[in-house]
Amino acid sequence: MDWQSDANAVKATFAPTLEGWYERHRRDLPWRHTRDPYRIWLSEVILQQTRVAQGKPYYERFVESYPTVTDLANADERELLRLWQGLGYYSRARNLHQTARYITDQLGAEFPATFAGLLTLKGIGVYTAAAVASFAFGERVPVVDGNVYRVLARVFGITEDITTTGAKKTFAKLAEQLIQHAEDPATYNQSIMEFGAIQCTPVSPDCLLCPLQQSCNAYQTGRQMRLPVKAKKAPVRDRYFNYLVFRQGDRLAMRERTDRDIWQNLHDFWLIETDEPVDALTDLVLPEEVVGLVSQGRVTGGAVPLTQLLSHQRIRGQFFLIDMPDGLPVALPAGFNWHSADEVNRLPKPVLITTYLNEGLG
DNA sequence: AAGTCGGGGAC
DNA sequence: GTCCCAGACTT
Repeated sequence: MDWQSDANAVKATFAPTLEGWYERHRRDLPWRHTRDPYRIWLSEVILQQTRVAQGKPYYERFVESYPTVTDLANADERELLRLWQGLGYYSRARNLHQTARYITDQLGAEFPATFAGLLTLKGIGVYTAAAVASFAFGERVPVVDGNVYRVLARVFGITEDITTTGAKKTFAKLAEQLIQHAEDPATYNQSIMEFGAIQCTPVSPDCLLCPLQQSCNAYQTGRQMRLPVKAKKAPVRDRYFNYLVFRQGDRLAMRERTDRDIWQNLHDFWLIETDEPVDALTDLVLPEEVVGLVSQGRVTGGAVPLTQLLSHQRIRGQFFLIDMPDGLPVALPAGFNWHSADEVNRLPKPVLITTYLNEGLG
């Protein structure tokens, strides 16, 4: 059997296997006792980026307080938000209310009965539209949530980074193929998410008792823990840039940045970078090259703090202005030059420096 | 494509 | 501490 037909064989048995697994392992959850699109929609919105255990009591309280979409539409906004309190992502609650009013007022309290129709509603994206369309109306459209990414990446050995647009298309296309083999779309969608939540978990999946063990690419290649691939978003690093701004008349001491770092070829001042914030000039350890300059000069004003946010760094700038005596020439460290105000204007500079020149410089 | 929105549980 | 959760929306 060649690779192509082998992969197709796995695809064909995937949905029935999960549907069988689901029958034996499904949890008894309140939203699984209804096909009311309102209650299913409510549960899906509550469960967006939220664990079942956390969302369940909220769902029960909402159903109790607002049994129908019209009840929700007529709800007091503040009372609704109070019920939502502690769930996070509060725009979900506001969109919920807005959409309930829209359905009640504009659609005669009837939910759109198709994936495409549901997708037009505020707060309903691709996942939730698929969930409601399949669970409430039986439409054969696949849900693709965090569980599905994980299960599919492992079983089919997909190594694409799931945070990219290309990967999302890959998974959506595969999910679309897989659901064609399902006996019941709603049950299949429930089963793959339940499977991801209970069996094919992010850490220490239960591969030894897994019905897909034989056909799972990740298990067969020992890569369960490596899949799915998900790019870590680079943490925002704090950097403290303490600038000594030497001024003589209208001239400023600047240099071109040439290090392998941000702002290459742009011009800035004498920089002392620290790992921690510094309040005063006296807290800075001055390098030998500038000790003499600082002692000759006069510190003007206090520290000027300015922050610039970059993609992966937060630059906390702190500017200390030091006026040098007029008349006699002042020698600068290597790489630095005196620049007149006009020259400074024309030099390419980081936004942080320009902001300081415009707003912070006395 | 990247940023923003949250609280909580598992490790 | 990190990661992730039945994602959607804005820029």
